[in-house]
Amino acid sequence: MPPAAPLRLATWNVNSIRQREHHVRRWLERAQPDILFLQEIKCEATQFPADAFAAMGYHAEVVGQKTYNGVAALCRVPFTVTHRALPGLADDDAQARYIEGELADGTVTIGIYLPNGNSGGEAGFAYKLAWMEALRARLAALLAAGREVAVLGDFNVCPEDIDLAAGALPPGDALVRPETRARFRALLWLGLIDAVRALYPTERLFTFWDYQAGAWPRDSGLRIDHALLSAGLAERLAGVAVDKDERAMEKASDHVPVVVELA
DNA sequence: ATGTCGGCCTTTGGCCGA
Repeated sequence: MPPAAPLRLATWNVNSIRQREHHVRRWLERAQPDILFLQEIKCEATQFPADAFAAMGYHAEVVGQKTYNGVAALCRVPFTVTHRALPGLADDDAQARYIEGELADGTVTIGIYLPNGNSGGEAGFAYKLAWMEALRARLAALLAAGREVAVLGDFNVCPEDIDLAAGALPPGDALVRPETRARFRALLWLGLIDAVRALYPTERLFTFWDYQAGAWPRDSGLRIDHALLSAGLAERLAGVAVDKDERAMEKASDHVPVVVELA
């Protein structure tokens, strides 16, 4: 087989695309990803500023929803959407949290906005866990079929204690509960590689700083935005970036972009 | 516990979710 073409994949929870359009445009110019997955676009597809991105050479695939959630993919390489909801949830997911597609070489590329799990009491937390189990089943099926898979997005999981600043979350928060972390590990046990941790095994790298309580100036952050790669893609992993500078911008999102570079 | 955001309706302030 000829060597695969280089590929740069990224994820960014923008906390409203209508508030962050200019941030995203500026960042695309600078970072030049092939695909950028967005989360919390907080609008329906008709309100998504697709034309502004098309003018830059990025095609938009949008899974929109009014008010909350919403995901999208901005692509400058062919990306054929195959799923607009996570297969296998007990009921079809009414929330816009999932987009799956294929690249020209058959690589499966998925963008997710995993439920936070802190609202709605125990039912809200149960929804998070069910979502994680359905994701595990979906990825297991793809891997069993021999597919190479990249999953990027806001996982709303701090995998280990190193992934949050002391006191950044109350004990028992859904992002660090043992049940949550166990289900994240279950994704890794499928053979998926946490790309950031693979290249920076011991560094404190945060991707989110709350707007509240001076979290950013105090560097009281979390690592909750992740890129998981199947083994064949991990073999090509040439670099990762967590673009912390974006958090210092005027009217910044509370999350920053995470980028993986495949050779 | 929360000093902040964003979106929406109950609409010029309050609510939810994060």
